[in-house]
Order: sequence, then structure tokens, then C-alpha cells
Amino acid sequence: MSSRKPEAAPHLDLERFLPYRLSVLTNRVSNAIARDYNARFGLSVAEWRAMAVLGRFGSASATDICARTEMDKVTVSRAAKSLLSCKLVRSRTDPCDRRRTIYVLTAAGRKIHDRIVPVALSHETDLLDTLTPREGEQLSRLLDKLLRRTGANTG
Amino acid sequence: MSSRKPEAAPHLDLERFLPYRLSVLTNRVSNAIARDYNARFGLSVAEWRAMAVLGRFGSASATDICARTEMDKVTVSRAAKSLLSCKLVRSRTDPCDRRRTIYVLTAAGRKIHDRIVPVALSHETDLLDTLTPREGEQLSRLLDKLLRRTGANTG
DNA sequence: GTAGCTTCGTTACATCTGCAACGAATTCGG
DNA sequence: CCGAATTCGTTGCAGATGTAACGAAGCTAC
Repeated sequence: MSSRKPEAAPHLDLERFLPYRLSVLTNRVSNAIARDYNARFGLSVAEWRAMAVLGRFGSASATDICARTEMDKVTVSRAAKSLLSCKLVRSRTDPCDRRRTIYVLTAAGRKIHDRIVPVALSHETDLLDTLTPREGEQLSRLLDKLLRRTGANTG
Repeated sequence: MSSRKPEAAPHLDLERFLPYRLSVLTNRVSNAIARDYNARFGLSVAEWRAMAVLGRFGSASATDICARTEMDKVTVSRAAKSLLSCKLVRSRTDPCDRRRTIYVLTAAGRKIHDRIVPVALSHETDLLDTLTPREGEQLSRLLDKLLRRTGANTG
């Protein structure tokens, strides 16, 4: 009998394929959230993420926001531009390093921020409501593990 | 003492936020895979997904491919166009319903398909190698549960 | 049969996204 | 100090993606 096993039964069921399912799930969740933020606050996800960082840390440079959000610097730059034009954030040049721009929420920005946070959390809750508490913890743990592994990029 | 609890400590830690982590993980995985397919085979993920459906089911209309891949009909249309121009698929009008176009892999398409499948599976394996077998099953189960819940869209 | 609605797939347009190149500012080496 | 290399953030360009509008074909109901 041949000892040569065929390299692979060249068969792949998309519906069972993990990266595919991950992608579909994320698209559904992200789109739903993006539409909601946009409809309620006129914000993109990138803009909201930048605001979340500022809400959390008070102030941050564009580079800081990149690091905290894993967004591209171009994306951050454009989000910041848009937030400035809505007057939700204010910026000043970092006196210590004049290449840097430091962003802060304006009062209006803080207000919007505080209104979005519960909305964001409710989206998370929607997701978790599908699962038992135990499953929710599992999901969180698995995500952390996979994120740690996929490191900065490439996976 | 006030019995009025503030509606929410308006605080959100992006790094712990589930939809965010999901999004980051999926972007990493999808980008890595997209680059790989593109570098090795010159294919986009959309093109590959369409080929996967054809590889699995033999033939399919654009609408079928939409349903099987959850991709927009525009995306499918463009992927098909590109695959036609590479001669990886062939098309004919469905004689039973002349609005429909039926696609099939060409011999060349089948060959590429059979070469990609193991590559795709190895990406899945990379992901699973981070986890114990038990965790892999948990992940799969959680994804299914969440996908079922998020239904067609909106989450 | 034919008017009217629906479905299939394409194209036009707008948006988002990332890479590459750039000017400005800083840091490093001598 | 002064030139080279690096970092910060912007802009230009190309690719991907979705919505809206469309022509073509089919189906429904009279």
C-alpha cells in the first residue's frame, strides 16, 4: 500500500473556517456599532476611539493615540482633524517637543464622551448577554491569549 | 447619604473592551492572511472566498456566492470579474434563469484552489496552536453562539 | 399578453484605509 | 556647533468596500 498520504484532502468549508467566522462576527459587531455611533453622535469608530483614549488619559499626542488604539497614524491624524473641526478636542504643540501635538477633550467633547461610554458598554453587554457569565470570561481569556500571540502584527 | 448612584462611572478602558479586542484580533488575522494570499497567489480575500465556494460546491451563481460568503453582491461581482480576467473561473448564463450567471472553476482555478486550501488551513492552525485543543473548541463554540445571535446583521 | 413588481448583477459615486513620500523638528556623532 | 539619521504628523495616491441607481430578465395578476 502507498505510504504517500495526499498532502491534504484539498477541501475547506468556509463556514467552519475559523478566520472566516472571526471576520464575519467582527464585521457584524463593528458595523452595528459604527452605525450607531454615527447615527447618534455623528462619529466614526476611529474618532470615538481617539476620544476614549483622551477620556481615559486626559491628554495624549497623536503617537500616543496610535499606540493605545492600534490605529494607523494616518487614521489618527484624520480622526483628530475631524474632532478638531467639531470642537470636541483641542490641540496644542507639545512645548517639550515641538513635533508633537497634544490633544485634550474640550468641555463639549467630554460631554459627548460621557454620553457615549454607556452606549459603548451596552454594545458589549449585548454581546455578553448571548453568553453565560462563564462563557463571557472564556471569550475574554481566549481573546487575550490570541492577541498576545498575534503580537504587533502578522499573526 | 445620596441614594442616587451615578448612571455610570463614565469610564471605559479600550483595552478591556470586547468589541475593540475582537476588532483588533480580526484585523491582525485578516491582514496577515490577505497579505499572504496576495503575495503567493495574487488574490484578494474576496476572490479567494469566491473560489472556496466554487471549490466546495462545484458551481454557483453570484447570489449563491453572496449567501455563502456573507459578502456584498458588489464585492462578489468585482471578485468574479477579476477571477474571470485571470481565467481562474469560467461563467455562463444560467439557461433556466437568464438573469443569473453561473461560475465554475477552470482547471487552472482548481489547481490554484487546491494549492491555497492547505495554506488557508495552516493559518487556522497557527491560530489554534496558541490554544489548547480544549480552548480551540471553546473558541469555535463561542463564535458559533455569537454568530447565531448576531443573525444577519446589527448584532 | 401585458403592466407592475421583484430579482440579478453591473456601474457610478462616496467613503474609508493604508502605504509612500514629504516638510518640520529633534537627536546623535563627531 | 553642523550634518546625518530618526521621529512626528500631514498629504497624495491607490485599493477596498458599501450605497444608490440602473438595465435586463423573470414573475404575478389581471
